[in-house]
Amino acid sequence: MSKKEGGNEKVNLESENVEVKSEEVEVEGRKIEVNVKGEEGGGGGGGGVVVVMDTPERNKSQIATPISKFEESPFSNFLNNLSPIKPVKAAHFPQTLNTLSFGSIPSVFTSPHVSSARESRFLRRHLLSDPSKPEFASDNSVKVDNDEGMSDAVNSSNEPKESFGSQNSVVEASNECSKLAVERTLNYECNDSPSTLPTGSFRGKSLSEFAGSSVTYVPLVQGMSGKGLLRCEVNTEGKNEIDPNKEAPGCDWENLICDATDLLIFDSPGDPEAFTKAAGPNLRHFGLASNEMQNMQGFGQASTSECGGDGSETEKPSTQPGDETQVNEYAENQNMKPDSSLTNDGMGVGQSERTDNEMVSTLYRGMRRRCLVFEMVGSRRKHVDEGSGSSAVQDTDGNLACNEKQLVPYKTVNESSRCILPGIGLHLNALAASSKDGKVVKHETNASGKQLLITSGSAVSLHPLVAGQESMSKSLPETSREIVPFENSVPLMEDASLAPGYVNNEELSQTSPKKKRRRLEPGEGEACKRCNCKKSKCLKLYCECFAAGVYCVEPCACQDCFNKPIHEDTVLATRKQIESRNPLAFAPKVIRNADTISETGDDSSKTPASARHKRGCNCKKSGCLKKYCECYQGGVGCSINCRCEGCKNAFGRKDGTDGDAEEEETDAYEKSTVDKTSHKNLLHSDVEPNPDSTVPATPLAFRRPPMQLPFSLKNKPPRSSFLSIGSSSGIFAGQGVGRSDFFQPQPQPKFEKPFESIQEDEMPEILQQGGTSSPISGIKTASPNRKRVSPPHCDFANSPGRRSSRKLILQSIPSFPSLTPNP
DNA sequence: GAGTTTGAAACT
DNA sequence: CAGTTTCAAACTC
Repeated sequence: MSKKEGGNEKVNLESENVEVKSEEVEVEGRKIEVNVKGEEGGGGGGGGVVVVMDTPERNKSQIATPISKFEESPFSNFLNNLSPIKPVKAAHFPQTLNTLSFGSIPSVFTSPHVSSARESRFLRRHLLSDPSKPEFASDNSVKVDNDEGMSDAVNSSNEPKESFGSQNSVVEASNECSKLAVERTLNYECNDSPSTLPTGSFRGKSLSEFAGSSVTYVPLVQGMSGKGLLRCEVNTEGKNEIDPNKEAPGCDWENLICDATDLLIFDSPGDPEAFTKAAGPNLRHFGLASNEMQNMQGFGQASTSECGGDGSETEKPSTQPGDETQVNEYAENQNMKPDSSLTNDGMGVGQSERTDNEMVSTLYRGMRRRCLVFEMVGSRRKHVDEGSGSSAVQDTDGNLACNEKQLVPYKTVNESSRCILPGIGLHLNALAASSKDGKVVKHETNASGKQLLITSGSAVSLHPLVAGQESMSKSLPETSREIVPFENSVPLMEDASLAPGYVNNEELSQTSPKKKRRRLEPGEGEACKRCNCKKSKCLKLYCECFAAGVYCVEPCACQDCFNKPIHEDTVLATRKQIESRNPLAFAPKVIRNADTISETGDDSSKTPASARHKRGCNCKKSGCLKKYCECYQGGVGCSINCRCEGCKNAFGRKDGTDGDAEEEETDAYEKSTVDKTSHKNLLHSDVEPNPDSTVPATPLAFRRPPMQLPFSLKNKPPRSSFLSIGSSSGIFAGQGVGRSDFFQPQPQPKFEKPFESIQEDEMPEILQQGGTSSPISGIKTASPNRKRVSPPHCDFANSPGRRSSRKLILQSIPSFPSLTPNP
């Protein structure tokens, strides 16, 4: 790590790539000016920029040489001499790392959105970088390349874009970064169509994306020739991303954000590889860090997956079946990368490309939704840092994902993250679940379940802003929607969040996005909200997607839908109209008392009443015991505002007997469960899970917990457990408000897989309670450990926010370790 | 999967 | 603001 920080930069230059890079480099000034054909520079040690010249194959073998050697190597020295700038980069490295982890944050604060994005970037970087500290060095190199490659990638054909896309944008492009990012997304879409690049090339790109640096590693390690080229490209991309981060301080945060997202994605991928190879043992640390980062950012997912992929490359042989999630991802990644590396070009490429494409599309979609969310983004940067950071990452991830399409494995992760990301705001919701994503997630979730959780969280916050581009909306929407489901119809709002649910949602997602979103994501994809509008054109609040501020996605069965990026103008106009009539129309319907609940940790103890539906319900026949009731759906008790008749809301009756229903439910539940203590735990767990996942940052979670129990226990034991847990984490994040928690129940089923990864912590409780539900089982399968983790929930109750972060960390940690060991 | 129920959203 | 209609989700079978 330190070495990386040192600012070593690796430059992978392909004849073609090099040219471009060289240009880019010049632009930046910092970046390396190296045009070497056939020569590879590896390395990099702590401060020096490493220039990797990839000549096709042979270089790879050379590249394989450890970075440190590289630095020391005469060649590296020569390179260093060539570019005085290098030193700066070296400095950047450290900075980037630091900035990523911390330094950048301040700037982020400057502009809410940006800040969020920045944070996410940071997180991402950390995650990415952390996972493979060695990668940092590589990252640095990557950054350099990226800087150069950035422009190139943008301008260049799709290939570069994909791989580079994410990274490049991050890199330096600084001002251009944002644009690039957008272009990337677009490009990705294009890229999605595999046609543009050969599968192999794609993979290579994807690989490069994975880990920028890692990519370099791969070539070196494996010494692949043909693949090496691709990887080189990838590396360049990765470098770009990294650079951006470093540069971020200098560049506008926004740009940085875009870049960061990309970088993060790439970094993560790269990290793993670099990490595995270079750091080996250290990897875990990074991995942990990366995991955390991912959790924070959501972006991490992509990174993790990528990392996994990298690791796979290094480990190709499937060294680590043990790491379930990562391993699977790796496998996928490997498929992708392998081409570059050696093994299964055909397999990997074909699938990887497809998946990548899907991923990308989903990512884009997420972006779009995010765009919608933008408004919200800023709000919770702070929270995000831990949890939100991940969320932000997710957003970026989404971007990254786009870039990383190639990285199929990432996709799943990314997707999940995306979903989570979407959670950020209403838009986020949209992001959350794209059918595609959901699919991907399913596949990958198993392997990367942990990662997914993390990533999801991270991704949420930032991406929307950065990616935000609507162009991507179509692809994104699907993904985002998956996420949305979590949101369900009723987003919970935090008191803190002011008006628009968007903000709240985003904040929430950011703060605790990881859990919620991820949960959501998984389920979401499938369970996520999908509207079925036939007459409203999805331009009225009848439409859940529209109401959530998200674009309709593929999963939607709506007819004559205008809630699509294509009709953005119409959507916005309609929104304005609706808002003109009711400024809070898009605000979270459920408000949780942030003050009371937020961090008191009372969740379990506090009455659900703490959270209330803004407008109150008007139920007459449902007794507020069905989802018809928005209060119930939102997992909140009825309040004075409600005009309901015969209110039996388990979460709290409007008459003030909030606890009644809950108590009853709890009682029944307790009865069912012999042990009271266990019961409490369950309650806490139930409650906690949601809070953690969904509300870690937001208070809502706390309140919901009580709510959730009812759901899980009485209403929908199986679902409830899942829903509460999964949905809470995922959904909340996505929608921002606590709603997700409650809602989740419904969506949960869908999220099962996703949840598994994400909900681990929460799952346990659920499992205990309703445990039997299929979702749970799925979770178990996904990560048995997670259940174990759940116990912590009790603690979590005290500090929901912490839990979420903790949980994520724990999860993330395990995965990484596995990876490192194998290598 | 089709049909019914329900209550929010939209309209008057 | 109240009443009615429209709408789509939630629910049931």
